[in-house]
Order: sequence, then C-alpha cells, then structure tokens
Amino acid sequence: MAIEKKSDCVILGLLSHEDLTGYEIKKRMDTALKYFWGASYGSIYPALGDLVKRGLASKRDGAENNRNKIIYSITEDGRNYLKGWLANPVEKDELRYETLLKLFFGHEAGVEQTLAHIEAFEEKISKELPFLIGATEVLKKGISEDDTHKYYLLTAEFGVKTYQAYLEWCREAKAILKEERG
Amino acid sequence: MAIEKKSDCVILGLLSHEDLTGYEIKKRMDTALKYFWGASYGSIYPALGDLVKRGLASKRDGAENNRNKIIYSITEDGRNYLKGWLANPVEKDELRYETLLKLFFGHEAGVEQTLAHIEAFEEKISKELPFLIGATEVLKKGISEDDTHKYYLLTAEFGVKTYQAYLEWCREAKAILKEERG
DNA sequence: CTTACCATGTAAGGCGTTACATGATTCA
DNA sequence: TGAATCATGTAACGCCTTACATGGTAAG
Repeated sequence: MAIEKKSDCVILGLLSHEDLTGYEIKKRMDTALKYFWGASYGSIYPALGDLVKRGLASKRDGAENNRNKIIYSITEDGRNYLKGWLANPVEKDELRYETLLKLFFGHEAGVEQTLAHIEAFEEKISKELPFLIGATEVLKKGISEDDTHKYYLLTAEFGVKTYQAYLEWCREAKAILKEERG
Repeated sequence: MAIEKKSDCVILGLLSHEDLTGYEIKKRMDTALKYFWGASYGSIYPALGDLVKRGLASKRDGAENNRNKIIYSITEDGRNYLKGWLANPVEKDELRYETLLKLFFGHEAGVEQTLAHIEAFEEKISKELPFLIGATEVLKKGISEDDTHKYYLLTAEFGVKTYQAYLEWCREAKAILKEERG
C-alpha cells in the first residue's frame, strides 16, 4: 500500500481534466482549489519532473512565439495511479484556523481584541462568499454540458454552506462576547 | 516583527491557563484543540525545551513516587510574548480536506465511489458532532464560574455550527450526485 | 515605458511527523 | 499478568514554503 503523495495526486487530478503547464496548474490551485488545497511553485515543478520520471505524466514542448512553455499530460499509468488513490478511503481532513486558536486563548487578550479577530474573520468570509456563490451559479448552468461540472459543484457548494455557517457563527460569537459587557 | 512560530504560541497559550507537563499539553491538543489544531510529541518536547532556553517558560521537577514528570509554567516574558502574538492580526486560516479533493476529481472515479466518500465523511462528522454539542453544554453551564470558558465556548460553537453545515451539505451533495441516475 | 502577467525553475531552510527507545503505574 | 495510560525524549526523513534567479509578452 504505497501511501500516495498528495501533491502528486492533485497534479494528476488536474491533468486528468486537461493538459496543463506548471504555471496553469498553480493557477488552478489558486482559484478552483484554493478553498481546500494549495501548493507553491516550489512543490509543483519538482513534482512534475518526478511524475514524468515515473511515467505517470509526459511532457511536450508547447513554446509559442518566443515564449518558453512545457505542456504536461497524464499517461495511462498516471490515470490508473489516480484512480487507485481515488478508490482508497480519505486519510485526513485537516482544518488549521489560527483565528480559533486566538479565540481559544482570548482570556489573555481580552474581549476587545477577541472581537476584532472575529470581525476580521467575518469580513474576509463576507468578501469571499459572493465569489463562491457566483461559481455555483455558473456551474449549475453548465452541469449538463460537462460531466466534470457536477463534481466541481459539490466542492463549491461545500464552500457556500460552510461560509454561510461561518457568518452565522460570527454573529453568535459576537453576541456571546458582548453579553456581559453592557 | 519576529514572525512567531505557531507551535510556540499554542503551548504558551495552554500554559497561560495552567501549568502542564508535555504529556498533558499533547492531551489538550488531542481533545480541546483537535478540531482546529494539532501537534505531535516530536514537536512539543523540543518546543518546550526551546521555550525554556528563551526564558518564555520555566520548568520544575514534578516527579511523584517514582514517576518521571516535568511541569512547565509560563514566565512573565512568555505571557508578554503570547499577548504580542494575540494582538497581531491572524495570518492564516487553512483548510485541507482530502475529501473535497477526491470529490473534485470525482469524474475519474465515478458516482458510486464519490458517494462513498461523502457517506464516509458524513459518518465521521455525525459521530463527532454529539461530543461537540456536549462540550458546548458543559461550557455554557460553567460560563459564569470561569472567564476562560466563554472563550472555549466560542470555538466549540464554531465546531457545532460548521459540523451541522457539513451534514446539511452531505444531504445536498448526495442529491446532486443521484439526480441523473435514475 | 512600465506594470502586470506568463513562464520555469533552484536552493536553503524550516517545520513537523513517524518511528523508535525506554520505563513506571494503574486497573481489571 | 497484561493492557492501557502516564511520561519523556531523539533521529531520520519528508515535505513544503520562501526567496531568489531569469526572461519574454501584452496592454495601457
């Protein structure tokens, strides 16, 4: 049971949808995947090289004009590797919210500072939620055209539902903190 | 602007509540903090040694009977360090859900396997939610006794609200996947 | 002409987990 | 007497981020 490296799997997953350059992979990470995954160039490019070495991806020259460009594709072995990983149960879902850490130790900081952290969180979430909602709307319209859209929609809906819950929690959390003050 | 190492801050935060051994710190991580933070012995013990070296914590012998035991306390410098970190804005809230990754690439795995991932997620969350609800109830009762409880409650409520949203999402996600099947 | 974006990659270093190593005590 | 829990720590290794290094193109 080789424990698959996650970064390999994400890259292969993206390549299973379409051929991509390393740069484009990073862009996908920063847009479609950013709510539940991330990776830097420093991990993407070495991983791509490694994937090619292992025969799970192939590369070809995609230079246009004078622009340097390498396009990666998934191979059949790569697709099987991806399917193998997908078939295994999920190993780890992890949430690391520094905001919650600061709230947990809020006794030391006091009510005002803790409220400020909640408000900052609230603002960040409020700003991002419309984009998630927009994404779900686009995906819902295109759902019959492309089968992959259905799966993207699942993750976007997850974002919407949790962000809405976050905002509800913010209201409640502020109320709890303000209760004894006035 | 020294960027504080988070693991130092968590440990100092826990020590700001009470004196603890390394073992007890790990226990707190695995219970009260586990929904939004984590750490292993391999990071806790070295961090404790480091904190003592830097004068942010102190240690004393707490051996009982024949049992080896070292009890750590936060120093005044440590408390100031903690306060400094608490006063700074949150740098990063991060969610890494392998479940969502597998859903995003669900096209490759198919509806049945994807449903199985959702159901596994649903079961895990369903099992944990009662503990979170129990925690909030205990904390609500004790809220007037101990000021720290109010802050713990904030994080527990976050867990309850998000887990409830997760379960709602599971129902919806299953419906989306089942829609076109028949 | 200059800013933003496209595009690839490396090196150093940090951070943290896993596995290992050891040993006492408590409870059934 | 055996399992679970208490208790501390190290070493190897893996993985990833940050910062650096470089250069072309498109748009305003």
